[in-house]
Amino acid sequence: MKTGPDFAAIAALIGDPARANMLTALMSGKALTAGELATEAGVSAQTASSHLHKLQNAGLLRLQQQGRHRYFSLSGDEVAQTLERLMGLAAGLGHLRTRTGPRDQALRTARVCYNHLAGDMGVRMFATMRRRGCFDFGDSGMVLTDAGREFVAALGITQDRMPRSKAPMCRECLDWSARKSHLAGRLGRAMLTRFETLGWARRVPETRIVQFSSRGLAKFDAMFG
Amino acid sequence: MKTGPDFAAIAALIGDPARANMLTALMSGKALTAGELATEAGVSAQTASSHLHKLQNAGLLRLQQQGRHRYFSLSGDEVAQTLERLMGLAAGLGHLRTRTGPRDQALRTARVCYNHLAGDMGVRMFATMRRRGCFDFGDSGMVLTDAGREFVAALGITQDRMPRSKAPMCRECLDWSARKSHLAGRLGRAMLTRFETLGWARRVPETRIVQFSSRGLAKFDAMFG
DNA sequence: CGTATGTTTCGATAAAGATCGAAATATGAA
DNA sequence: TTCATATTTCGATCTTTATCGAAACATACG
Repeated sequence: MKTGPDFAAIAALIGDPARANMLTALMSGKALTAGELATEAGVSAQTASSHLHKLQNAGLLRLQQQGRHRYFSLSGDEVAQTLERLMGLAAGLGHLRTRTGPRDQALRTARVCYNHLAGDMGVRMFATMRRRGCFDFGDSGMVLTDAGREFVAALGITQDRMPRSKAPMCRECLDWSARKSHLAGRLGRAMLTRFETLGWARRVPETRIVQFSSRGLAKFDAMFG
Repeated sequence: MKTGPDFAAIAALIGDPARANMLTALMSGKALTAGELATEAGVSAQTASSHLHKLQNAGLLRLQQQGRHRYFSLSGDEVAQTLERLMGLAAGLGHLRTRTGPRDQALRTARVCYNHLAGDMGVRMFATMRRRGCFDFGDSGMVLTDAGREFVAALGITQDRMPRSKAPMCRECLDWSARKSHLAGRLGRAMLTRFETLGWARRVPETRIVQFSSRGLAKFDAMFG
């Protein structure tokens, strides 16, 4: 019997191309059906089923059954951030044979990381908010200050309109393209959603790219320098 | 031919038990010979050689040849942090069948992450320094402020005594046990080294555990509350 | 009820790769 | 030089597992 550290099993799961494709698709934060994930991974439904079972068994995926559809999604922030890190590492190591195409560029500028904004714009947003004193970094983690509450209120985000949950409000997430932090957690999710609602940005289907309109970009720049 | 995202290949490399054992051993930050790594992984020298070749080829390991010995080490912070993240994820997901033994507890308290202090004590250290205004979080990443320079000088760490390098002085590293940041980068390394030099702490051989003496712990507590 | 669709289980196949024995290579020591 | 140690290369074996076809199962819809 092979014995190795626990994380080896997790890495092995992520390491299969078909499964990696599924996980990539789920990085958008959406829940996808088994069939959709099979297509996404380029394998048959049976094969996909087997993979999904393994991923779910390991705790990487969450399952919501709705009628004859089974919706899979990443089981949480932790998983998304680990994947993001792996992507960043791969991008960094591959500098020898990496060709940065236009699509890659768009990903670096603004993309969805699980459910919040990542990329240069995400990093800028977080840096500005941090500079304005929106966060307090105590022993118990990062919390939103009064100044922070005021800041996001200007965007139309108020505490009481956000879903209650035990998940942390604010969290840092390291950005692979910039190597700096951006905002994750429930607030990060709320802000990206707000940008979409306001029409500042939209998600490009089938990708993780977030496309800002020219008006939205202007608004964003005004707010986040 | 199988095609998947780049990070799948990296994850697959990490996912093999033998290789994962080698990488775990290298998380101490030390460089180890091929033979030592073979023992560590529990495989023959030939097998180890093959694994090491792959890891090095992918850019995960750095090789320093010294006579008939070949010393391997992690190629950088990025790699160490990704592994740390994976370990954290595995620890989090395994809550169903995880038994936290005493050794695990020691790891949570203080351990080596590549070359800097991690665990509760690492998190505390970073939080205190952050609270004292040791760092400035600008667009160009985290930098040491004058207050920060003063702070570490009290420990006997001065800029000019630190090795010059293009690697960043300060960097955040997310801690798996605490889910909060601790200090990485050259400064992080210098501080752990300093603790060892001062006799406050020592590394427990064969493990990643950092053991503080009672005197060292008192000093540490006085400094980092 | 029967039919269509989405998903899983079973079984067999095939490919990938981890493993080690034996031999080759390289370096250091006597 | 000769011997010993460290490591790699080659070749063969063997286990693991991704894959898909066929069939079973589940759910929705008429």
